[in-house]
Amino acid sequence: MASVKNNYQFEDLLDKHQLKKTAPRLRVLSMMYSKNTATSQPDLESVMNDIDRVTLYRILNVFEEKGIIHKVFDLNGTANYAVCHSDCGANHHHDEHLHFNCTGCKNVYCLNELTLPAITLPAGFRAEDFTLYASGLCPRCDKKNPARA
Amino acid sequence: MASVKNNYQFEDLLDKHQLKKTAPRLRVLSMMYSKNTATSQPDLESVMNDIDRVTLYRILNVFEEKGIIHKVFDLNGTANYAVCHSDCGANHHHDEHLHFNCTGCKNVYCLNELTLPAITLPAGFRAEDFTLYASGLCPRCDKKNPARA
DNA sequence: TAGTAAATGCAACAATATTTCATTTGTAAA
DNA sequence: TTTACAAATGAAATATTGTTGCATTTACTA
Repeated sequence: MASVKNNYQFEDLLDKHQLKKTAPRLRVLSMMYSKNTATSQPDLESVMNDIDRVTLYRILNVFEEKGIIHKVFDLNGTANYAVCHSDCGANHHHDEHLHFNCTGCKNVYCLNELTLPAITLPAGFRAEDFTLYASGLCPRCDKKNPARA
Repeated sequence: MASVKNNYQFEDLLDKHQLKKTAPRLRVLSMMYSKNTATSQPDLESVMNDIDRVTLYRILNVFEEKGIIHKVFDLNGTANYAVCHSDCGANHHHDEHLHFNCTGCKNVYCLNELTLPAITLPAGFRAEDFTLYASGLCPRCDKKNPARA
């Protein structure tokens, strides 16, 4: 999970990427850093309902280009966005961690602390990036689940 | 890769799942079994251009429900469909294999022969399914690539 | 504080996902 | 074989999401 940051740090972050420090961007950053799950654009829209849909779309795009956030698709194929953890740079992400898709609350967790084991590909394939998806129940939903073993 | 099947086997397959043996369904089956990559709906549409878009949509949906095919999202979040390999049943898929997304030809390969190493999740998470995604160049595109190491 | 480039908001458009319903087709029973 | 029914198809229509163009506003630089 990303460390909590204050507003000055968000401004620095925008500065670092040569992005203007605008109110919508700061609000998106503060919202995303306060969560430990990825957020879908529809969700973002309903929380930030006074920010235009297109503005949000463009903010997410530019943040992704700069490597501030990354996009992850959930089981239904809807895009979710989460803050990048480590060494993501412009146009080059290293999301080699586990994305956990809870079938209960539908949240997507980025479990950065988990390192992928080495994978050997069939001959001829040259992989540059790996992402592991898991689905199941998150701790909170698992506790609520009466049928748990 | 799935073994090639003939039309009688496709009819049996539909029978087995209590689906009527209609021409569109048989054509979709025969097309998908003949490929070793996943196919996007737009691609399917252009090949099967006399089958209605909505019909195709519903065929894919019902095949997925029954566990005949499974859906996999490529790097752009577009759904691709591929025949299920092993023990997928109705509403329960076990796609614990590698999905390889070629950044060259954009094809999605289901590398069934590859078994995932065991993954230990953080405490509290209860996973039911794993899917590993890799992106890079497939053998064909890697050969064409002049910049290869 | 004025000038400029970037960012926003709005409108419009494109592509895709989904529902409704009349018609056709496959299948099981008469 | 024919009939009857349920299921599947195709066409139209709607909903949702992704994307672009442009006028206005805003943040930064000199």
